Amino acid sequence: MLRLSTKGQYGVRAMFEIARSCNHGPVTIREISERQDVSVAYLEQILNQLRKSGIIKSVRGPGGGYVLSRDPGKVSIGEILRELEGPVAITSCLDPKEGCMRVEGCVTHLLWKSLGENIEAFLNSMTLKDLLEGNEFISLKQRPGQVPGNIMAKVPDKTKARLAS
Amino acid sequence: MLRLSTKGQYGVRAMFEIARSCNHGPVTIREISERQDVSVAYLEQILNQLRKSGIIKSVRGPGGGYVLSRDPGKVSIGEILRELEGPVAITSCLDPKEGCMRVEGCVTHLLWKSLGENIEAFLNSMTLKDLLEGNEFISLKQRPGQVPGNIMAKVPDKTKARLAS
DNA sequence: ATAATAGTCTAGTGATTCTGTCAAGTATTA
DNA sequence: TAATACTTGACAGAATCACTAGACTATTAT
Repeated sequence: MLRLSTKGQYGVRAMFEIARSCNHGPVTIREISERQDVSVAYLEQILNQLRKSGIIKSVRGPGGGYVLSRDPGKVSIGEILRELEGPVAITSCLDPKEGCMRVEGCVTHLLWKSLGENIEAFLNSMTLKDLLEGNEFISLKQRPGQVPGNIMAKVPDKTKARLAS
Repeated sequence: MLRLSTKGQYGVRAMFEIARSCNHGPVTIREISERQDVSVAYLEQILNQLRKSGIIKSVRGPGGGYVLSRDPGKVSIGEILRELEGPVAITSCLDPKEGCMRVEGCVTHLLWKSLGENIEAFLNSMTLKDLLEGNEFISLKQRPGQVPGNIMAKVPDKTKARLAS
């Protein structure tokens, strides 16, 4: 239940690659494709959409590629997903594009609304910087009762090493 | 993004109707259909699935219908949805039926996992009783720490006020 | 200039999932 | 035994997903 489309997933992973190289010039689609194992053609679509929203910039010609428009800490996961898939809308009732026919009769309306708002808050609080640092859960520790420990706690050492390089 | 299927939505609304009548004998599918505006045939499928899980019981013959097997306060929304749609699995990576091919390379793995856990905690903390009393959000506020990270932490005050009214 | 590199844009398509319907049952009770 | 009501499995149209294809535009190194 509640699956995120591959488009959104790939988008976040692509943004991670771009953020990762934010001090090393533009990243090409080909590089992202190889590192994240997503087809070039599909990435073209996804990155194009993100570019139009201003979240990334493209540089054409040899040596070109994509770069972040902002600091990784200023780009939330929520923003990326919202751009690619629209706002969280657990029900069509709550989709701004559709609207609700029978709000009053819909007992569960506020339930889904609250769930959606909470999901958005979660996604908005998480940034590319958190992903880069691998500590999104540390940032969540500020909220009492949160999942303890570092997000990288369960990641194998060789992976950490590769990510750090 | 992240829409819940109508099956899950209808399931919760049907359970609401059954819970609502829990002191007035069985509710027929026809009644649920009329009150919640869902076809009888589709409800048959949904309620059958819920019956098999033991969450409701059916009574056959004239005067029959469906009744809750348990107290409304003991039936969580999460349980209903899980029965109808399986566990929350933001990515196929996290679906117990599929499994992850490349856990190590999946930078975002723990991000989605954490989101999923938060959603499940939210849904598990909410029961039919909360829906019946129409104070699902107030009751949530009374249980600090039960939901990891106080899921209401970032919800705007004006929203809380509206929900509480 | 021009070749090579790299992004831009629009369609289209096969597969899958969703959202149900239909029909032929079985069980229970008044 | 008629009426009520649940049970089960098959199936089908519609929508969405997850891409692929192909033609185009822009930039830079030589």
